[in-house]
Amino acid sequence: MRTTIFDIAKEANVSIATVSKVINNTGRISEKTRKKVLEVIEKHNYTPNLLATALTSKYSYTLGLMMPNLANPFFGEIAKSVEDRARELGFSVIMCSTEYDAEKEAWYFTLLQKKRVDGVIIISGVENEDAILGQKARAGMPIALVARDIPTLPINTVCVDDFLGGYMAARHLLQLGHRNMGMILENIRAARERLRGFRKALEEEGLTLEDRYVAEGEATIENGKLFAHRLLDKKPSPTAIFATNDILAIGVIRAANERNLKVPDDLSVVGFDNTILATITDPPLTTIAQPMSLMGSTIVDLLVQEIKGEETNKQRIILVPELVLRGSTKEPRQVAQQEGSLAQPSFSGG
Amino acid sequence: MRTTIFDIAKEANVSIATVSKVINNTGRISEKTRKKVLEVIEKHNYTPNLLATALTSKYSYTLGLMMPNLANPFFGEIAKSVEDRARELGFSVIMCSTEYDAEKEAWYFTLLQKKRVDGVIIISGVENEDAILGQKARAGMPIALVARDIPTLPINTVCVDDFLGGYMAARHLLQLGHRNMGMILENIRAARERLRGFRKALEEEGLTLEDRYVAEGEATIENGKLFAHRLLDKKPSPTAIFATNDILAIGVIRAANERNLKVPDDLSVVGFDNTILATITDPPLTTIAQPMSLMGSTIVDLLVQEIKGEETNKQRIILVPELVLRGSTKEPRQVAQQEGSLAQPSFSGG
DNA sequence: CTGAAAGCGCTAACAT
DNA sequence: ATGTTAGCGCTTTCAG
Repeated sequence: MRTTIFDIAKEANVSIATVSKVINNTGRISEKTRKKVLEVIEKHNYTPNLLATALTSKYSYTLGLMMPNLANPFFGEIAKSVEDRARELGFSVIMCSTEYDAEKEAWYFTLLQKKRVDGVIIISGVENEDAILGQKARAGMPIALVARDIPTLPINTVCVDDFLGGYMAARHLLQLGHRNMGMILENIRAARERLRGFRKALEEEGLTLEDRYVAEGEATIENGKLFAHRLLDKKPSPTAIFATNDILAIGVIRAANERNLKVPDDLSVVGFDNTILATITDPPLTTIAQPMSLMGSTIVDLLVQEIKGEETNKQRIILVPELVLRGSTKEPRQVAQQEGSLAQPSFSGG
Repeated sequence: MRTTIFDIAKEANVSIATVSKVINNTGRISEKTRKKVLEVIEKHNYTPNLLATALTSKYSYTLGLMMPNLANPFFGEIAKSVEDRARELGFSVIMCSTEYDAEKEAWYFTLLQKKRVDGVIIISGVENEDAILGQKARAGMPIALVARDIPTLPINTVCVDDFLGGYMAARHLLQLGHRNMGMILENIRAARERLRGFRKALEEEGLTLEDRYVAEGEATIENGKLFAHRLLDKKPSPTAIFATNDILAIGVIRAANERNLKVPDDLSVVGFDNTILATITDPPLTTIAQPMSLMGSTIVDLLVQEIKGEETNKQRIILVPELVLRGSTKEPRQVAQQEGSLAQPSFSGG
């Protein structure tokens, strides 16, 4: 049998209450007995059973972290910072890889409830509002969202301004002189916001992004390549492609290589996220950066506040994305040849 | 108050023992009462408290996963497959990012013990044998190691043959005709094994790898670059560099770029791991692949076997690494010019 | 086939 | 300053 608080109490000639108090630094204990108890604990290498503690007290000091795929660097970065901040605040985190599967998400959520985690953080993921985010399903479990904004739900949220991110990508390409662009998006809501922002910027210039220049699907390099080929087959062929994450953007670069199109000379590519991947592609990827680390730590702070009841008002923190210029974007061929004559007019407009 | 097994029992007009039995499918319950109980459970959206279950029964069905850094794709891949296999077997996993910090490792290990996880998996990490791996410190907690072999310890282990991996890297470069090489290694034991294997292959050809052509440090792109510059400054300058992981290898490629050396024409680079990073560098990286996914799932199987007491004999599973040829290696300049005259002799020997 | 009761290891009033 | 005691929510004999 493992040694319990009872064994310690007996050997130290005190009650279990006393032992509990020295362990948790609660109540008033004389220096002498505290020392004695500590000694016995040390001697037996006693480790309190936190399961029992959790059963009795209010908190399990455990958080759940649900994300689509741990092996994806974007989620990895956030997960790392979540774990780190959680540890600082005394919480451990159970990780749940949901593979973009709504059923798995729901199943995991139930499991986390059974394990009595104090709260759960959801990174991105499928559109599964009713199953786990609905008031009823949650059953009072604190939930916080990162990189997945659902404006209609009163839930703590941290994400970037996706609309603005898309807008920025388009502005950048427009300023370079691109007029004919394509876009590849992941099949999640945030990506559609980016599409809206992208379109908005184009419309401000009197341009429209036709649906045939838009492709949507799961975020894999393969898909990025496939979709890029599809877009590049259109006439007229786009001179720039905006992908809603770095993975898809890498696929675009691959497609360009396969067609002997040079990036950025023949095709400009803009990604999203600014994961480590963006720094090592050839050429390195111009991308819209999300502050992943900040997002992770912030969401933990918000969630823990809610758990501790310190702050009952829910917050939606919208961070500003940032355009990171690297080597995958450039003015389009025609413009370069014509000294930017086409691009000029739009600048005068503001 | 949350609804408990007691509430269910009362409403279903049975004892809590009966409810427990239908939940766990144990004992013999009439179809009628089972149905009734299930109904009430459903109605109240009751979720059993697994903390209480764990307190009573033998298992918490939770595993700990300690790794240096979640944001590193190599660990991410393994973590993902660990999580996946664990879920299949009914276990959840608590993740612990230790940042190559021995103290943090020890601290986390204690925490996991307190949370009464059924076992812990350690991926790579610092050399911290006594603190957490020593018989005494473990206190009976099942432990399993991935990507970190400690031959002297009776612990379930899954890793690749690092010596062979290093040997293979060297063989490849030798066959291409390289005679003057450098090596950059991470400061972990596995990397040193790779160094040994690398040296062995060289020695078989009558060559030696001088210490001044070897650099060691933490695995960051920055370090890879720094060390590569250092090695390339030596006279004679190496025509190939073997780095013990993809991250360092990327740094090497960067250094080459900074010096206007073309990879692979002026410098060949071999990495290790075969993470996603290796596929997107420019040029894509020739690397020694570790079967990350297999390693993750296998270690979970081993650990769970030990936990369940099905298999008390510890196993050390040594997987064979694989040379993945991509674009970062090529015969050295002199050899190319001389039609491989230097490389020929070594082939005849077998 | 079902129920009563004794824990699992700990916390938190409430006494002393 | 320390001890008593009643749970926390569940599993598991052991009776019936």
